[in-house]
Amino acid sequence: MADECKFEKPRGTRDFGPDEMYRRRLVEKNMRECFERFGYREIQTPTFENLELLTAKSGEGIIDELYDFTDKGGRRLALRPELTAPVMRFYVNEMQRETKPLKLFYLSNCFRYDRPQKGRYREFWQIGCELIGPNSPLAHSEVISLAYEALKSAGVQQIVLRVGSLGVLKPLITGLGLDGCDERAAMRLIDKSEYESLEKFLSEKGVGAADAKRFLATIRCKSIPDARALLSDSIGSELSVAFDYLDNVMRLLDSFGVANCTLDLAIARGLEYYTGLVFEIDAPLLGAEKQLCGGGCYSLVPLFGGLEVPTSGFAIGFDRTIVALEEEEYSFETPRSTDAFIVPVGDGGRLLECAAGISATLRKAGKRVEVDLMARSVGKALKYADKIGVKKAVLVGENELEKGAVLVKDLVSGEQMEVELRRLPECV
RNA sequence: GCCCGGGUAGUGUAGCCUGGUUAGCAUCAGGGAUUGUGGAUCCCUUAGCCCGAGUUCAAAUCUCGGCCCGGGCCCCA
Repeated sequence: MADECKFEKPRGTRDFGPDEMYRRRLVEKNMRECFERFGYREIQTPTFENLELLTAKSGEGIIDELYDFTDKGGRRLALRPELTAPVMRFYVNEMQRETKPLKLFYLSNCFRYDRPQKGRYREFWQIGCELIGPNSPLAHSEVISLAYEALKSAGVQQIVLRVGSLGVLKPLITGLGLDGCDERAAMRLIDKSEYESLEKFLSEKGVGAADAKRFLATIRCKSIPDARALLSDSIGSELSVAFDYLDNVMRLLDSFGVANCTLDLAIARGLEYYTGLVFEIDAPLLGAEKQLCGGGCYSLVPLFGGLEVPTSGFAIGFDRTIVALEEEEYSFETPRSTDAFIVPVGDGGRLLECAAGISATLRKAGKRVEVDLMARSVGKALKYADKIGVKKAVLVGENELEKGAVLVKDLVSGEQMEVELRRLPECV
């Protein structure tokens, strides 16, 4: 290299080479088709939005993790860090009167100013959906089964689905009698499954030992009857309704064919706008960054000035899905190779023009065709064609051209035959 | 933002601890042996110590800072 390259890609971004791009497109295709099987239609929103849209739901604190900037007109903008808020904005702007259910999905890049790790980048892709209108166990269990099936369609084998309910968790926490700030701190510990710290925390905040113990036992229950039994004497109607709802969802999930679904009342999703059902899907193989998907029921539309409407959805980390597939040594199908490799035998006369013309004719016939662009010798050209997996080589030489023909060599069998130019499309 | 490990041709690596030959090997790429016939073999060529400062007669090697990558935290909409 005479000159050293002076530029590197920005931290946390990636270049995708041909092999990797092929794999990503393949996985994209499999997942897109899954969303379409459930009746969802793809949409796209702008890469950047007004900053206030993105801070409206989570406060100014998230600016630290946003790529924000001011444009030449003085507008405060930011690259989107996720897609739920932009999609809801789109809905409020233009789709409120669409027939329901409105089923939308997306696959787009997002940006967060985070410390990069494996499966965690500053530019990353999310595939996900939003369901607008319906509000029922059937609708919500179908959303969860779509998340599960999308990952299965991608080819991921080992995934763990956990379903919880803020309709259950929130009243339970309220029952502890903490103030708002302490509730949030408790939620954080719950979400991280740090039960020892949580127990200590509750004790410090004056929660009675018996109440704390029962709370901890409840959120760790693996079945709804167990949880109900623990709470039997204190279960209010609000909690009871939430449990019934969750129970319905889990039974319907079973009917939708979702295996390995476990109850996890400790899912808090660290997010203010979730309202009821919540769920997460992990790939245990992935270590620290193992969460592939998160979602649930939420409320953003009123915040953006729209008419109240039930909304639910989820987002799958597309890059992590790829990492999971690689960890599982998923065998990606190999790209279809070139049908014909055209070798001008020398460069005399009109050989190059003939080779170009032949390639055009074959491409019009739908063939994948390459012409030797390196002016290789016949021997080198055949060697190269064999290496890249071409099935047929077409040798364009003067001797045959005089008869209006070329030589077609089958690189697998080694057989070679003379073919008239007009019959060539049938022979490759 | 914090802690730990790493960075040598395009790719994978040896060398570093214990400073001192022309930085070795494999693979890939291009060419040739073979100017009209591939898969083998042989030969040739291109190409590297992440960046900067310091210590030293001498730094890939030791020290410090930066950048980037990986593992773990914080966070994770």
